[in-house]
Amino acid sequence: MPRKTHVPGRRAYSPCSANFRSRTRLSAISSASSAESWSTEPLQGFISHINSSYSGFQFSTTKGFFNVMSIAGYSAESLSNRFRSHYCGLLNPSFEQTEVRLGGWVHRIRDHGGLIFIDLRDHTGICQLVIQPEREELFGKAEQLHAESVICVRGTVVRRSPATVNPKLASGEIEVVLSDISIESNAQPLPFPVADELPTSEELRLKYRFIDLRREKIHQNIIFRSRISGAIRRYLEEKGFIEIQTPILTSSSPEGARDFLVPSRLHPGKFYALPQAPQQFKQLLMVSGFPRYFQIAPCFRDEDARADRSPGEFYQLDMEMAFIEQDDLFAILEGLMEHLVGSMSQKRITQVPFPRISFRDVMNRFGSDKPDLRIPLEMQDVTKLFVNSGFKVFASNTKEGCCVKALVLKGRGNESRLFYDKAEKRARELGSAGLAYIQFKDEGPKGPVVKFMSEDELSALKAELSLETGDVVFFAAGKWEPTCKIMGGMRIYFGDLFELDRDELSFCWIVDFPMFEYNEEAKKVDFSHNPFSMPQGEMDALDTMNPLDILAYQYDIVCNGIELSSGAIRNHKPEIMYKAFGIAGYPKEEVDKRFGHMIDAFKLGAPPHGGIAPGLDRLVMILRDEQNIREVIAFPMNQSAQDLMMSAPSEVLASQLKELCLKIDLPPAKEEKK
RNA sequence: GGAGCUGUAGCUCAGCUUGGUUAGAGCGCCUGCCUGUCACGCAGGAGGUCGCGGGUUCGAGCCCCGUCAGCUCCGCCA
Repeated sequence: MPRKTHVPGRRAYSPCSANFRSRTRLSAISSASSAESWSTEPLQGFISHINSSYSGFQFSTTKGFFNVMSIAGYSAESLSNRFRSHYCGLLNPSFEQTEVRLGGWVHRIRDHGGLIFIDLRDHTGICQLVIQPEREELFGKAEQLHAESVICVRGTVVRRSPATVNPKLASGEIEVVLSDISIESNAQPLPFPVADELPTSEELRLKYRFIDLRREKIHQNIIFRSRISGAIRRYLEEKGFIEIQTPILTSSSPEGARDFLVPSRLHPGKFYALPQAPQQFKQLLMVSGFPRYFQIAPCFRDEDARADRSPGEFYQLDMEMAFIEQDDLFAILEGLMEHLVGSMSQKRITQVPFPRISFRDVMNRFGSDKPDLRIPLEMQDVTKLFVNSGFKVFASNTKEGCCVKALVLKGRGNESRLFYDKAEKRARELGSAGLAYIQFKDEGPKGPVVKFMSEDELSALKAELSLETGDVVFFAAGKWEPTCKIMGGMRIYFGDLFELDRDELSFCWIVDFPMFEYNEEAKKVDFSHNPFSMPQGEMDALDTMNPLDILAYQYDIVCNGIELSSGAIRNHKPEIMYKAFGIAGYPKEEVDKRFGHMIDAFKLGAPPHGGIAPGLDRLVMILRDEQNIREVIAFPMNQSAQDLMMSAPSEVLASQLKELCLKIDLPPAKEEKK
């Protein structure tokens, strides 16, 4: 494609500082993109109504026009046309006496009889419009307006008298005295208010999501999400990543979560599946020689919802890199997170590089593979103190595979009985048989298990755990992993006693996950995570070690108790793969049958590679302090995976089913109980 | 599949513990008044199958059973 010389658009900067800054930034981006995409074709229809008297630009190309439109979504760029010359929230005294055209939604109306105020809201904020008594012709129009009507107005920016300045509004030093109103859309009374951000039932919010999205908080969340996506793209492209889209219609795989299936018309009786993640595609892209891949990838899993798990679909920042080791990937992710947090939030990361904790350690210390490191509590192992104890409950759990765990709360040894009873109730909810504890009071140790312990054991405990008078220690004993998890649950329960810093982001890497685990039900060794992960020590480890002791290059990234992603350095060597599957009890033939296309690819020239896929929705949730994932998704489904606005899922026409050779065979309706 | 919480006016909620006049409040809506408000103010008005079904009772918004819906959790999430 021949490139023509770039002709810059006409510019007329306002002296207003805020607007000036944003336009300056915009012009740099626009120039760059226009230079890339210049074409000589004029776009007469679209361009003719773009009036450049206030805005900075006049565009003459399709691409230039749309590039800037997309940027205008979050910058202060003001497109000037018959509807609007300025944005409400950006007006300030520097526009005094300027004739402006504004378009937006009626946020509130205050009708004083002889004088009407309208708060007009657009994407940028609110400004106050005034209808003066001498403008009688406007009163009739204004009096019929409801909240949330869309109007376009003309008027003059005037400075408010000092007594009437509204410090709550960014535009509170000015108001716009109207000369004309045009009602584009007079709204009927709404099912719930936009201006008062009152709590509203989730059902209504979802059904009328387009109204809910007008509310400032969620509106800003969606803008923020867009900006995060943009920042991710710019950062990763600069680091040599290539954005590649992978199929949405693909094949079903029996592993993992349930698939969403899509019937095939051309192949009756066969189905596509929506991808649970582009896992295989991204590994194949490495085999294709792309050094670094990324995609903000939709992932579909037919699983039940949670507060941090949207049912059906979610987005991952999917990444994969060739010729890397675990540390290389960690450095890239740490750089990206540092960049995003630093440039887009007020939060700070506790420690960079992020701490790395082995799976064994994190379970022993925090009782979870997704610890909230902000909670200043850590479990301790006291198994060895009770090997010969007279307290059978503990002594019987000192053998191999079992443990006794202690959790100390400093200065909580003199709480009311209720405090300890509630803690025990919580422990039972978590699956514990009970919750032993010892209060170290002025008069000595107290608690239900003290009588089973010798003086020596109590003083050994005191020394081992550095206990002081006024402290309390809780115990759990049993098999290693469940016991750790129960105490981990208690650690979170007691975490409420501490005020956590909401602006702190305590990232960490959990590393050294075991490659295999023993499946008690099937009485065999199983993969504990992704079978495609590379075992640490590679073939040598598989040949010589006890399978249950082999670790994998498998890792999780965790922030404030939320798992953002798993990832792994992949196993790209077919012989190691066959060996690993063999240990898990899969013969070569079966591996070929189930994963043949992957293994074939790895036989045809595969580089070492690895990757990760942080959940974008969860990342945005954390950065925006949201407790529910729906708050960062424009059109989410409800808990039972229905779209209440679009009425999905829905029945389809019989003719559609017939074309797909499908018959509906519902289970019989439940018998009425008598 | 299981458990918990919630369901009363268009919206947000009170009333339910201890069944008993005509089921209330704020916001919104309608009518009228109001020239400096910014959650404007003032006066008046309309608006209810108390989620739905059954039961107990002389009588149920309230008690019991079932059911539906929303949320949260467990299971599930290679």
